[in-house]
Amino acid sequence: MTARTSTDTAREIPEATVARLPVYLRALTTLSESGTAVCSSEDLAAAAGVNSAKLRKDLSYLGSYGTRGVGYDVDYLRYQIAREMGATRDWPVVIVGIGNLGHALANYSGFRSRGFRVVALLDADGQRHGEVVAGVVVRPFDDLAAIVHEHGVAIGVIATPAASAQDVADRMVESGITSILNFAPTVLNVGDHVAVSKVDLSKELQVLAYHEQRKATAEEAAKASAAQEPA
Amino acid sequence: MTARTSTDTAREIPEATVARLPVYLRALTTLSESGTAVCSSEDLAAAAGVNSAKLRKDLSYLGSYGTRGVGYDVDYLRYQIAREMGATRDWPVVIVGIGNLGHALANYSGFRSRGFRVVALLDADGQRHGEVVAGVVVRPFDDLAAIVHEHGVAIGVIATPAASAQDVADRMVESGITSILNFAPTVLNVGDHVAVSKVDLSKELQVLAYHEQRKATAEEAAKASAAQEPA
DNA sequence: GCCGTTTTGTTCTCGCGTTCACAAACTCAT
DNA sequence: ATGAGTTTGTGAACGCGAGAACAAAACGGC
Ligand SMILES: NC(=O)c1ccc[n+]([C@@H]2O[C@H](COP(=O)([O-])OP(=O)(O)OC[C@H]3O[C@@H](n4cnc5c(N)ncnc54)[C@H](O)[C@@H]3O)[C@@H](O)[C@H]2O)c1
Ligand SMILES: NC(=O)c1ccc[n+]([C@@H]2O[C@H](COP(=O)([O-])OP(=O)(O)OC[C@H]3O[C@@H](n4cnc5c(N)ncnc54)[C@H](O)[C@@H]3O)[C@@H](O)[C@H]2O)c1
Repeated sequence: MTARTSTDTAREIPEATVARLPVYLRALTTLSESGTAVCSSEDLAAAAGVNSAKLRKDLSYLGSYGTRGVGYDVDYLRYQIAREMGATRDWPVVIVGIGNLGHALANYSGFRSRGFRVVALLDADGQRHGEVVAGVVVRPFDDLAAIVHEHGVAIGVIATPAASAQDVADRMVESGITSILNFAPTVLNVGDHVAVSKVDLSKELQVLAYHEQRKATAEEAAKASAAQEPA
Repeated sequence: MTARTSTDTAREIPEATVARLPVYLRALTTLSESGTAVCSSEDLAAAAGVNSAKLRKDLSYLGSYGTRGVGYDVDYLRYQIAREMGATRDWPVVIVGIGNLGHALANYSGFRSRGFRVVALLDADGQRHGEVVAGVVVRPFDDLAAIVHEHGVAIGVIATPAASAQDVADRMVESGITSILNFAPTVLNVGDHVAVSKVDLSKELQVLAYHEQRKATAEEAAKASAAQEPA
């Protein structure tokens, strides 16, 4: 017998699909807020900016939550995706490095509304201690272990300069954090059991610049060859 | 005759490779600063956090800049990658939406050091006009077209709420911007000739939360099955 | 000048992800 | 009830990227 358990989270969902589920979630929320009760895969795909076949295949990994000939019940599907993603529960988060970026992150309401609760803001700089950002007080970095233990924090955010990032990551892992979102432009070395997600803003700009440059040189090449062989 | 032009930028570089070149660039800079003159693909791959075979293949798309039996000249390779990426020239950039995130971006020195020059900060809110952030004054959003024209801006950054993002993008495209970095959690509809890169911070956290959730349920399942069949 | 050593550049294979295309399943009108 | 019209869920084909493996090239010692 190969019957699934009641919670039914055993299936392997491809990584590429997991990365898109938050986008679908957001699109469904928008649709729901605009009063749409049911939508087709075509509609949702358009809202999420993907191919409808891809959307249907992605959703099929979660289960069969649509109705053929009709479409998907927006709220029902939204709940199913949220449950699968772990978005139905609250995730305590600590942010380390309350500089420019740390302030912005602490003030960002979008985290809260998606189930992430900032339980602590930590900084190594004593000057910053005691400052209140978005209702949370900045505390010494050394309080990390105690806070992680107290709140059962699994997710940590690093917004320190690159030079400190590896140290901070080590301390986070020591304290029991198993998922890290890293904004510092450094490769972090951590154990296999720790998940690291890196966001590199400069990288994104550099990729855009590359394509701009390519466009420019391509145009130039076209012009040159047009000038050379207008035979 | 299929001889290449002198600038030799005609080759198609895979998108996955382009996304890694900035990482190599950063790793090379770090190596150079630490006084390393020559490095092997193994060394550089370790610094960049990738497989050495992948690194060599990536570099091979740019040309043959290494020496067999020796390795790569750090500064030479760095220059070659920088040239290919368009990082040797200056890219004027405008940031629209000077709220929490916009402030952090404007203050970020990492953009400047990688060849991106913030030529203007724009906001629709009159209250913010005149404020000086990182030496640049915040101006009305309506100045966009004039600024783009004056400085030849190709790249725009959107840091407004999601509700305004599409409008801002439309105005950017109208003004002549052809590459957009979007921080608002919305899908932007733009013409094919415009490149859009989206950074979605909540998404990253949600993916981490998913894996945390999976780890938790997997452990539970293992415990349950261990309890059921300790035969 | 030749041989062993090192390390690059490239070829080959495999697996994942995307997309097409269609059968199955559902609704609605008659 | 039945058939026409929709829309989902999925099997199959395809293309791209990752990684292993190796041949070609450079260096150094003798
Ligand atoms: N500001 C941006 O928009 C932006 C954009 C892209 C990337 N980043 C990256 O994000 C990181 C932070 O950028 P920022 O502009 O906020 O820098 P910042 O200098 O304003 O802030 C860094 C903060 O980290 C604290 N810190 C330093 N070492 C620490 C340690 N060991 N433990 C705890 N706290 C420590 C500092 O006291 C400071 O408050 C950097 O790595 C930067 O490259 C920032
Ligand atoms: N703050 C963060 O750390 C963070 C994290 C992730 C995503 N984001 C996203 O980044 C965006 C900005 O976030 P924020 O926290 O800085 O918001 P914010 O409200 O602090 O700032 C938004 C700014 O945009 C301006 N604005 C609004 N409409 C505009 C328009 N049509 N033209 C020009 N300017 C306009 C507002 O006046 C305001 O100054 C949001 O979409 C948010 O979802 C922010």
